[in-house]
Amino acid sequence: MLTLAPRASKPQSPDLLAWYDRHRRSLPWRAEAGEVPDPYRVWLSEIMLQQTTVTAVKPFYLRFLERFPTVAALAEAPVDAVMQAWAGLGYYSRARNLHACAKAVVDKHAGAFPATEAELLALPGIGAYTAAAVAAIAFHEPAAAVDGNVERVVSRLFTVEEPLPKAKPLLRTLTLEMVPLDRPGDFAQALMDLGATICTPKRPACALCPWMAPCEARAQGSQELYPKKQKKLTGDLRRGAAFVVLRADDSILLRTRPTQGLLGGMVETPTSAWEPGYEPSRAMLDAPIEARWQRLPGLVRHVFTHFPLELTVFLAKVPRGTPEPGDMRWTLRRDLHEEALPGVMKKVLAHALGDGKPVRNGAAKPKPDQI
DNA sequence: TAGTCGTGGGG
DNA sequence: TCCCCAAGACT
Repeated sequence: MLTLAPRASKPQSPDLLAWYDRHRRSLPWRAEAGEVPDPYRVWLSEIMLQQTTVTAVKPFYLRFLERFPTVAALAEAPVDAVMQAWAGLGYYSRARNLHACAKAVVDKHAGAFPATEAELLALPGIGAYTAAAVAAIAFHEPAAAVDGNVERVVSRLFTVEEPLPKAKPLLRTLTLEMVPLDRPGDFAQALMDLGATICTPKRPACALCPWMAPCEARAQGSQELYPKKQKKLTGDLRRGAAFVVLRADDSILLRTRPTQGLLGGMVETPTSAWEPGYEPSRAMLDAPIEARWQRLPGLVRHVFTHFPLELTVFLAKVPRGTPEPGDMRWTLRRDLHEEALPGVMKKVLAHALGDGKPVRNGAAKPKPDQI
C-alpha cells in the first residue's frame, strides 16, 4: 500500500514574499517597491486583466491611461470614446461598466475610490476577485484576491479534489487563511506572479518554487492534475453574411450594435443573423441596400468563447451620394481606425478591402489592423 | 447555476 | 490544426 509522504510544513507567506521581493515582475500598472499605488491605475489594470493576458493588456493600458489619466477624466468622457479605446481588447461590457464605475466613484464617492472590499464590490464591473485585489493592493486591506492563478496555486498546495467552479469557496477560505496582515497587497501580487511564472498550467517549474516543500501536489508528483475542473462544451458552428458597402467617396457603411448582448455597443458592417443553418446563397435577402453585390471568395472565420463563426463576405461599390439606410452611417475609410470595431469586423474589412488577394493557399492574410 | 461575453498566444 | 488558457462579471 502506497503511503503518501506528509508534506514538510504548511505554506508560509514570508517564504512567498521573500521570493516576490527578488523576482517580482515590473509592470506598467504596478507601483515599484516603496511607491504608493494609485487606486485608479490599480483598478483600471484589474479590469483590463480580467480573462486577458498581460501581453495583450500592456499597450491598451498605456494608451488608455494617456487618454484618460484620472477617474474624473474617464467619468467626463463620452461612453463612445471609452468603447473606442477598448476596441480590440474583448469583453466589451467591461468598458461600459468601467465608464459607469468611474461615474459612480465621482458621483457617490467624491471622486475617490472606496477603500473597503464591500464598498468596491458594490460598484459596476467589480466582482469578488477585483474587489479583493483593489482593496489589498491599493488600500492594504487583508482581502483574498482569488483569480485563476491563485486557484491553480492553492489547489496544488492543498490537492483540492473538488472540481472548479464548485471549489471556489474552499479556495477562497484557504487563501484568506494565508494572507499576512502586514503585506496583503504584495501577497496578492506575489501569488499571481507565482502562478504566472512558476506554478504554470503546464510543466510548472517546481524546482524554483518557494513553496515546493509544503506543496502536497508536488510531493505526489501530481501537480499538473490540479486544479480539477469540469470541462465545458464548445457551441455549434454558426454562419452568416457580412456586407461591405464601399461608396465612391471612399466611405464604408457601418452601424452600431445594440448595447446588450454579443459585441454590445460595438460597431459593425451590416450583417445577416448568425445561425447554424444560415445559407449564404440566400444572403441577398439580408443585404442592407440594393446594389451589384459581389460574393468574395473565402470565408472570415472567428471563434468566440461559446461558438465558432464563419462569415461569407459580400462587397458592393455604390455611387457618390448614395444615402444610408436608417440607423446606419457612412464613415470615411481613413477614419475607420477611430471606430469601435471588434476583431471579427476588422477581419471582415481586411478581407474585403485589405489587399485584394485571395486568402487561399497560405497566401499572407491581410492584418486586420491594416485596412 | 449555468450560460453569455473576445481575443491572442502557446503547446 | 486544435485545444487550452488568461488578474472574471453579470444574469
